[in-house]
Amino acid sequence: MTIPAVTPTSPAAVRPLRADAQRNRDKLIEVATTAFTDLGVDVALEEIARRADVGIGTLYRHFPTREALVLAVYRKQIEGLETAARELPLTHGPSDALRLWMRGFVEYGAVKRGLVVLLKSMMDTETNLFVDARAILLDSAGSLMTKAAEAGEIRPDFQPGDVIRALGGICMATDRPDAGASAIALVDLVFDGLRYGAPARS
Amino acid sequence: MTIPAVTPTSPAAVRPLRADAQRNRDKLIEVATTAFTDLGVDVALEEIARRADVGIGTLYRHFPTREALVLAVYRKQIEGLETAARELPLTHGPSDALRLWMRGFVEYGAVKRGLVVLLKSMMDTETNLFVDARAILLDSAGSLMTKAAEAGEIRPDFQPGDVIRALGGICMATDRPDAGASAIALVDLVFDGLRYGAPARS
DNA sequence: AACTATACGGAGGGCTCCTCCGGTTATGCA
DNA sequence: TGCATAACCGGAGGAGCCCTCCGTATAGTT
Repeated sequence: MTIPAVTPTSPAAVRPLRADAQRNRDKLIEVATTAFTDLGVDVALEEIARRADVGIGTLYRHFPTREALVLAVYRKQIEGLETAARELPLTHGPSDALRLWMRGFVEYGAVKRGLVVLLKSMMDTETNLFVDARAILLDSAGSLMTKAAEAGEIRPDFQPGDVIRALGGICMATDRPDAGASAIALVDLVFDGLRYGAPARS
Repeated sequence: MTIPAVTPTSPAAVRPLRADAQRNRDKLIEVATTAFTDLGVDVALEEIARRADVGIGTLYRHFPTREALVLAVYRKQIEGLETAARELPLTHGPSDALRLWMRGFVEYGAVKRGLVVLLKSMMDTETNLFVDARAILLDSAGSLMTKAAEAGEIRPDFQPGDVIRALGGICMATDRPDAGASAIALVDLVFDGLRYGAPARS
């Protein structure tokens, strides 16, 4: 009782997960992503397991709680946005790259919203995930905006934070599943503002 | 099939609800109010029925859906705030009246938050309830603020909309059930800002 | 090929949702 | 006051979801 047992996490650090386990895990995240955006974060977890051709037990082993699953999906999407910010400029002009990235941002809105709702009750656990996420998003948006601004394609007096905030707002405001088109329109609106807006004045 | 039956709502307009029915309805709303704030909007409806000493069937007859119940509670609370805005100035000085009213506002935050979550999916039904609610709240806050300002107890350059927004923000930010004290502290903070803030400058 | 740590699947208990209908009560009328 | 009946009550019950537990199957190792 006096000496707490040493956590046995040292030996093999973290064993690399068996092949089938990894496969199932990936499939679950993939299926969950579309399920969350299509059906909302309230989908029955059994439905997700069913769609992934996996037993419910498997789902619960990988993600002991619904939050764990949502969190995993969220992480994946942040990663996706990060790599998109790196790769889009390779195949598109600076402003197109930015526009496409912004659209990608709102596409994961449903998950983000769901998370916010879920986190009303956990609030202080995993909170640094959000700090990290914000930093990543700011960097991503920043690099794209710098490129586009240097090319003279957008105005230079806007901060990444402004864009992120605007996109976040669109995500929050665009709630009904059928409002995807409206979200895209809003993104383009913001983008055009970025592009043609007057340089000075509020 | 061609001629739709006339909706028989005309004769007695809307019969005034039998005595016991009215009683149960009131009790349900009352119990639901505390249950929502104490246990969250996810409480089992059967729990609410139990606490109200009422069969589950009765609950469902009065409120066919969870939203209906939440909505009813919300309405009741808006009404309460409205009458409070009328009556508090009769027994308190202008600024005390305002402060008390502001505290009352955040107390129904839990329900409001729950509503927002629920309404993510209904969004356009009952939407004018919110418009009305906002108008009522603005009026209520406005009348109190005018009084307090005329008495020289608070600065006059603040709009009711600002206060409502601030209070709403406190509601949203104060989520965990144990954070009630912190919410009150925040309200007082806002109030003091209202009271002693410098008149000009951002 | 044999062995074992890992992972899989799904049955099952518990809980909540919501409906449905036989029994009960309040209210209007004689 | 007493009766008829419309209005209301209550809770049993089917269905779905959550989550756990454990016997079975499989990947990786020697």
